[in-house]
Amino acid sequence: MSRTTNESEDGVLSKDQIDSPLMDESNGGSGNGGMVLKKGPWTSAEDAILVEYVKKHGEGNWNAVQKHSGLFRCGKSCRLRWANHLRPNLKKGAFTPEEERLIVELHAKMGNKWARMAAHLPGRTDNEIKNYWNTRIKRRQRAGLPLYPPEVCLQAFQESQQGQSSGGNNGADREQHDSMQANSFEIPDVVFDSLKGNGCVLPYVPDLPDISPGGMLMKGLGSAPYCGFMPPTMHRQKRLRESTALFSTSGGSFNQFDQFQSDTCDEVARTFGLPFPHDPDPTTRSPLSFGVIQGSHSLSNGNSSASKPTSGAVKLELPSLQYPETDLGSWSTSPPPPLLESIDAFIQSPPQVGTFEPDCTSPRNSGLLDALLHEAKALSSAKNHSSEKSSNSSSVTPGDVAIGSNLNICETEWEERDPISPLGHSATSMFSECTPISASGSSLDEPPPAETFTGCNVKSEPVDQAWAPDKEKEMGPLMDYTRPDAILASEWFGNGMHESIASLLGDDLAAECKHLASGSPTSDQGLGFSSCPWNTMPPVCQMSAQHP
DNA sequence: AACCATTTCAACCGCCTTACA
DNA sequence: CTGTAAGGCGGTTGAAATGGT
Repeated sequence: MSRTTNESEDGVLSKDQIDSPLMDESNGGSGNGGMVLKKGPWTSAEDAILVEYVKKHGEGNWNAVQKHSGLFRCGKSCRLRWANHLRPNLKKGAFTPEEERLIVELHAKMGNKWARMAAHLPGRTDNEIKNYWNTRIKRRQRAGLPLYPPEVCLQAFQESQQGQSSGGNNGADREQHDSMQANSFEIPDVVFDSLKGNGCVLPYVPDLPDISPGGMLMKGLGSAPYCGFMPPTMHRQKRLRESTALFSTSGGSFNQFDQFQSDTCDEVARTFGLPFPHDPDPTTRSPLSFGVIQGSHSLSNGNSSASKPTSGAVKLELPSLQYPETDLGSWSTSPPPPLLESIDAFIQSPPQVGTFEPDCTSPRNSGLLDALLHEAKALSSAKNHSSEKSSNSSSVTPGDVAIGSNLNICETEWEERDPISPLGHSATSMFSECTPISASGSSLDEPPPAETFTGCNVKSEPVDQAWAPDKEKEMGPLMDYTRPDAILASEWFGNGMHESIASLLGDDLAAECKHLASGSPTSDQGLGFSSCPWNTMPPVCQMSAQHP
């Protein structure tokens, strides 16, 4: 409950304890012009006084409460108490499923605008909603579930489409954008601005804590308690995948968005992992796409878009939230979006993943890689690192080959920017975490052994229901397609993207990429996602570059 | 029953915006 | 225009409650 904050907290407590029944001995207060203000839990007596005061004087002018009522509480505290507990028409108790659904939808639209969300939930307070959401986040993180059900994603997408068709950013988008500007998600906002510009909606945009230092994920995962839980390399890969997913979500939104748009709702549905309307066969669902969206989710909840550790040989320590694909069914088996109850149910029995098939051939996905490659090239050229060096990529040395140098550039830039970067540590760590792969001198042809994932706590996570070793067996090869490296190794990538890569990065690098993609059948095992050059070029680079 | 881990939630803090002198 | 106070908001904290072993 309330903290038993004592007077010592501020060190301003008056020595003379005010002799008042309202000033109990356990809870001190803070100085307020010599007046001692109580902190900590409210007593019923205080509540009564506050209620009485409000009855007489109405809400507002909270600082006057203390003066007029003898309540030794600061105005803020009074306001909070009234708003959250004492005001009439407050609805107490658990959220109804309807409310939960509404919260999800509202959060998808608004982000962490609790007060605004509360306005849509009569009788509920922002604090309540916030707590609920944070709890939900944690649950979903643990369950490895996306934060938003596909329905919500789809709805947001459709709304966005409406907005787009009616001319650029609609009011809602703008509103969201503004609110995002107002909070600490500037970086993602930059990205999403571009995405929105292409008509892509990522309902969870406001929640990109994995990138934003102010986000809830960083709060949890970036903080000490999670350090052991989310090793740096895991972070890196997760983020990279998330970043990839982020762009992949907008996949078609880059170059082929028009194409994407024309694909109708089915495509959208598939993109969001919804059951394919015209294809009841669950195997036609697109785990990739869904992973994409989930990856975007993951931006907010720490989920990864990849359903497996990036390297089969390495069981990176991934929190249970790392394998959202495993829960595809939980959202995509549609009807009403499962809320907490369903999440719990999911935890009990995660759905099978093998029911999903890759959608690697979807042109949507090339948008992601195009974008990443574009970034890679841009960054590469910015640092005068010629991609020609990559021709010697069979023995990549740190900072040598374009791929590696891109990585290092990224890192360097981030380290340089870091002091002013809104990303703060997360940005730095993100790239510093990338570094070992290239900096360690490991060749792209020689995917670093598991142990070379410097800084990575290689650890199995048996508790991860979504990713248990036996699950892996059950899932079979299908799972591989949910992996970014599998994407790279896919025929689509090998044949289709090669040209794009060549055009963007030059044939040498492209050859390298293709080699990576098609080279070893063991790429599944050996081609760690991190070893892919594009994976080292998270879109956040662009964020930083673009964001003032 | 005891212990530990996790979850819940009330309350606080700091920042920002707005109103007003 | 500037400074200040009040209100509002989002993030964070930590004790209590709850659940699991």
